[in-house]
Amino acid sequence: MEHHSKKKATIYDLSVLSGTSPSTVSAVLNGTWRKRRIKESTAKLISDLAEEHQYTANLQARGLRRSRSGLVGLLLPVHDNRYFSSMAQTFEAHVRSRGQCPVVVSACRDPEEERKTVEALLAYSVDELIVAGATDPDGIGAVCAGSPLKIVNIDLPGTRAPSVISDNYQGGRMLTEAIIRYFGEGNYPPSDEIYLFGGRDDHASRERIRGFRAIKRELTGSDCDECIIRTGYSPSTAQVAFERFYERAGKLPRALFVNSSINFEGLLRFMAHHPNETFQDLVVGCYDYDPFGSFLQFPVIMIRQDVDGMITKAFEIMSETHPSIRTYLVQPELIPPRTALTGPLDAIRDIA
Amino acid sequence: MEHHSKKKATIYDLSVLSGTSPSTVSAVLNGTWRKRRIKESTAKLISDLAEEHQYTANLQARGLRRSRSGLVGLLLPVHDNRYFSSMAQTFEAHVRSRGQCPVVVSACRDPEEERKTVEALLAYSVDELIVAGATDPDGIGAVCAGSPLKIVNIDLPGTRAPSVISDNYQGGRMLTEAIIRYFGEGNYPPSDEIYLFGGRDDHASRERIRGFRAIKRELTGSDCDECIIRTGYSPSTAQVAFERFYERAGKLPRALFVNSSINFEGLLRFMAHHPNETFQDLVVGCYDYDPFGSFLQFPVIMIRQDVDGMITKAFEIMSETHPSIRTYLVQPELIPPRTALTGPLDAIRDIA
DNA sequence: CAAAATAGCACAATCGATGGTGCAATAAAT
DNA sequence: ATTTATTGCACCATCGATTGTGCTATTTTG
Repeated sequence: MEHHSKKKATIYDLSVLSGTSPSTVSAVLNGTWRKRRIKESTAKLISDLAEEHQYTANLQARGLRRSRSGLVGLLLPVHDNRYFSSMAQTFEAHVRSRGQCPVVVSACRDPEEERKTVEALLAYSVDELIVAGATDPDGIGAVCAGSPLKIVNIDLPGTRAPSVISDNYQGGRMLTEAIIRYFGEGNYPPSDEIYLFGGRDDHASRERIRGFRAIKRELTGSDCDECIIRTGYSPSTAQVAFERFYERAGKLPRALFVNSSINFEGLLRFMAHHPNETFQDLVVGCYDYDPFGSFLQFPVIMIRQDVDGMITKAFEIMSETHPSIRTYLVQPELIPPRTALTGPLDAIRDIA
Repeated sequence: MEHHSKKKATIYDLSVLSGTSPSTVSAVLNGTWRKRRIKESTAKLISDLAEEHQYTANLQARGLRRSRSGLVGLLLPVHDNRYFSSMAQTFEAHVRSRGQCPVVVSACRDPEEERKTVEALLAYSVDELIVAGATDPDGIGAVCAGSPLKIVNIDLPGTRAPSVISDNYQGGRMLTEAIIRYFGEGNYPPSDEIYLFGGRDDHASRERIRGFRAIKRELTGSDCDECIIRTGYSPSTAQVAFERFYERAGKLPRALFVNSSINFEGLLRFMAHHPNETFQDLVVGCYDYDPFGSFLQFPVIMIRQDVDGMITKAFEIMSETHPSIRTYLVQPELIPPRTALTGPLDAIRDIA
């Protein structure tokens, strides 16, 4: 049954083999043959031949003709953390369930790289694109102006495409409140022992910080500018910030809001260089959920953003014909210490 | 300077605008113009026009003509764990540095899905493909027979394409030895307290188990079949296995070799349901490195596979004209407890 | 100054699939 | 037995870029 034609079969090959025209073959193989009134027997003949010769359509040719590709893209800042990798996992499941082909690319949080990458995706006629955590969503939007590409921003909002983001203000409040209350009624640490590390000047960080400050003032009666230490989204800069604080203060703040699991890795690096006692009285909140991060020696409260909810919403929006350009908020979830949640991996059946 | 032509400009548009032929425009814009003896001034004229009209080549058309796409693919089993996500991160950096476009796709450890996905990639004329941890590498190889696609297997070996994998036997030995020695000379746990959980019947697991058994016998003088509990690569099945063991034995084995970070998540789930004392005397080794996993309350020794080394080797092989079909071993690294390593993310410059 | 060489570019076929249009053969209607 | 409808399919332009070939000026050589 297996033919070993060296080259891939085309509709022209099959047209010769079947004694029909290429257009007939094409119609049969892409499912439009009823509309074209092709005889059932002809269709069968052709699709049998196709199977026998292991025909698969050249998707570049199809894409060129149709000026679409069947590809759905996800643009990530980075792969290597659980928030974004679970996003990729969830994204793929959604796209596959719609019978399309997912591709995931990252752009290193570099606005220039982001634009170039989207240009490339555009050049491949990617049909739909989810842009996650882009540094410059509107720059990307500009690149796509006038193209039929459907875009939705996720995680960080833009003004040129619909956006789906976490309610970072609420999340920031929830997490901060949980950290403070963890010390117990009457034992709340003073305002200047409650710090926020990490993040940069993006929408998400700003909102989280706003929530942090608001609830902090409500619960402790005061707030301070010095308690916010932006470090960017990088383990190494966060580590430096922790070291520097430790040198100055001789200890860590008792209540620590870490603005992302990436920054949390900076805390890990700090931990590697300091004895256990350093973390005795510490309560940490991390804005991002990582299952392993949830089980450290000190209590770690985490925020899990509703990745599935956001992706679902994003696809909903993309299926609209004229999506309105607005920002949708999705509620994140507070995760108590020592919690191992199920994730997108659990949807995958595994055989031993 | 910005023109807002609704549709994307093509070489034909530019050919009209410049008063030259499409082939000249094409040559200028893809860099072959010197070879074609195009006047410098003509080239400048055209590339200025191209810039002005924001021309970008239609890569599907180019791909169709050249029967290659400029895409380099990475096929993963799953996104959502640090081993594979760091692989994606490293992969992208490599591909970008070669001026190509990386795409990452996962196939859920499903042989059928793997084959379908590769077929799709093939249909898009992906130029090169790294297949990581495929359940059925040879099935994939079969799909690509007779195609010009260059494939290299990573993580799990196949017989139809060159493979680059970790030295899992050595890794298994190293990790097991480190676990046992962690208890201190003279305090080694008995053979039946040294267990291996996780993995399935794949090459990697087999080799690790072989290493585990060999060194166990060397150090403790004996070995046992019951001490190997395969669970597949899934958190939930691993959790069940731990629970079951715990019910039977009333405790966990003191020395625990966990065969992947995915299975380690099963241990986390177990931990969530059991008090701290349960893990008092425990030493865990995990075959995979996760920075957060390295800082749990009990000692966790990890193996970090040399992802960068493997990817580098893979690209080296792909650049050969006639790569020999053999398997290359890359040495993994033993990571002591409480270690926060730098990773691919550190290569990314970040601005606060 | 004629012949040969070179520069500079245009032409046209091609990659593989799609879809509008049109034409012949058969079936249905009158 | 015509006319009209319908079936079943072939033809051909098209998507946008690439590339082998060839033609005409211009320049160089003898």
